[in-house]
Amino acid sequence: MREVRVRFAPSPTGPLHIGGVRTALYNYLFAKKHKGKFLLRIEDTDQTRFVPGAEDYIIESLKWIGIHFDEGVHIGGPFAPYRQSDRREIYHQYALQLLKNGTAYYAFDTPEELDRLRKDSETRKETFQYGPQTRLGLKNSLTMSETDVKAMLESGEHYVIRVKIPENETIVVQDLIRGEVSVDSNLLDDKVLFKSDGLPTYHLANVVDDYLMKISHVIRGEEWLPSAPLHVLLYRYLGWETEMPEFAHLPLLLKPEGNGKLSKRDGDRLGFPVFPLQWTDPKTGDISSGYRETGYLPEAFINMLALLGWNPGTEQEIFRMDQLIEAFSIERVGKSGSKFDPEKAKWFNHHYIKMLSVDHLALLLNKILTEKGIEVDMEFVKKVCSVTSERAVLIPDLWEHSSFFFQAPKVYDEKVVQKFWKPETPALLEKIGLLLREISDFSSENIDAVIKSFIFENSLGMGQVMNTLRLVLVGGSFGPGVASILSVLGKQESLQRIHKAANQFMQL
RNA sequence: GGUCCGUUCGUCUAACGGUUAGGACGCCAGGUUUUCAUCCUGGUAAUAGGGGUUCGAUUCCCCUACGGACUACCA
Repeated sequence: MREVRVRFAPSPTGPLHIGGVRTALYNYLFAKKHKGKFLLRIEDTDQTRFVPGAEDYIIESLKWIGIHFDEGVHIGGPFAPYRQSDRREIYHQYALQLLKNGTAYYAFDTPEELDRLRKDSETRKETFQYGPQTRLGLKNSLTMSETDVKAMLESGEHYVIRVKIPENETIVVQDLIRGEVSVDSNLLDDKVLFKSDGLPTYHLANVVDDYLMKISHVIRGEEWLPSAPLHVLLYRYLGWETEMPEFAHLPLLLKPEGNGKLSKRDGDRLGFPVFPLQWTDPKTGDISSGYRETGYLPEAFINMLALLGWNPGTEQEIFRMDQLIEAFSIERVGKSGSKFDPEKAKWFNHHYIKMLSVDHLALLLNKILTEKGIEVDMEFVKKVCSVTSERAVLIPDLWEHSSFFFQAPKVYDEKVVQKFWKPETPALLEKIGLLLREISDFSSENIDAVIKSFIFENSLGMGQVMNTLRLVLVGGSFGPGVASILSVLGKQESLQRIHKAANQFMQL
């Protein structure tokens, strides 16, 4: 078997969305699984759609999720350059080769002329096709004399080079996911291979580059399936049939609600990110949210994405990247499109946050604290994390569920006050305060024992006492266990909060 | 419209001719609990429809329906 070499080949027309990220991920997993190479090629042959910043965005996104390239625009490699606009001289010679062997031809029809032909067909409820049926009635080197063609070319007239699709042939594409896909050549059209601006179209460029870069497997989105027969034809015409890569067309990612391909606009409309990283549109300034900024861990993100369209055949659902590499196989990629489920994405993240070590969690929380201008001892941050981590679904929840540890409550939740505050409450609090003061080892176990025996001895309600304590410590009815809160807060701060509340309410 | 691809619980999916059609998310109920979560237990819910082939179809074939992609000098 030849060396596995696969590529991720996005065009820099904007941010990569999760469908594209998944394509990159599957390519990466496949490459690593087979000890092969993974490379990043930028397909920017359409300069009209170029978006500044998109290329860097793509690179940063893949770096964030832990995908490393062996070769690519950003790191070079033995087949450089890896940006198609830097390879423009290469493509022309192959177009000329096709011209020479009669599998391509010059065409001089203007865009306006073609537009009119399409519109005319449309009114007759037909589809205009520049192909075997029509090419002999159009302005090209098939219908014009050699001298006329020469004259046109020399006069600097705009031209394109189109592929000459054969008639009455069945073209077969072998697909690793779908099996055999065959198409009648009469239904294909004479696609433009080389544009009048001197750059190739995707069809020519991807075939030439995949061949030159010795790509062994083309793993890409299903939207390319209809043009795969053309690519097969091109390999044949170029004489590279024996070195043609194998194809695998991945099913699409669909919107969570209704149907249709997940698109860049869907995300914030439906309340979840579609992009790995936040993106600011350079033209409009519009901001689209990203998984990273929303508080997802990259490990959770790729785990979720990997299982969207692929499964290991076992009931295992949690995979680290190295486990994904080990378990991945293209045969276990499904054929049908997958609807993206934001709830499941959250579940994965929640799971991964729970798996994180206290040290790691503390680092994440400390970053948020620093942003808020709060500076505290790391040991304290760790303690906080150890009692709050399991209730955090997204990273920002680490703060949302623990802020009262760093800032004493300024106001008390009115509803909770009404429910639990009684005239005798201040006295009760002072009593508990006295008991707490006596505890030498301020551990949550000791605190718990002391409070419980106090409740028992005085025949008080557990809920009444605990909820009141909770109220004065955190300002509402949320957070971890009361004993844990007291222990983490420490004796001094706990007593202060209890006194403050007792005094404040005494005056009411 | 044409071509191609697809179709198992609401969602992601397993079952490569023989299973009480399995798991996960969600949802519901119960348990644990001082709140909210976590956690544990249980429940809910699917083979699009119709024909074949076969002793036997989720699984193989055909038709229909539905969905999607493609149909540019875009990728």
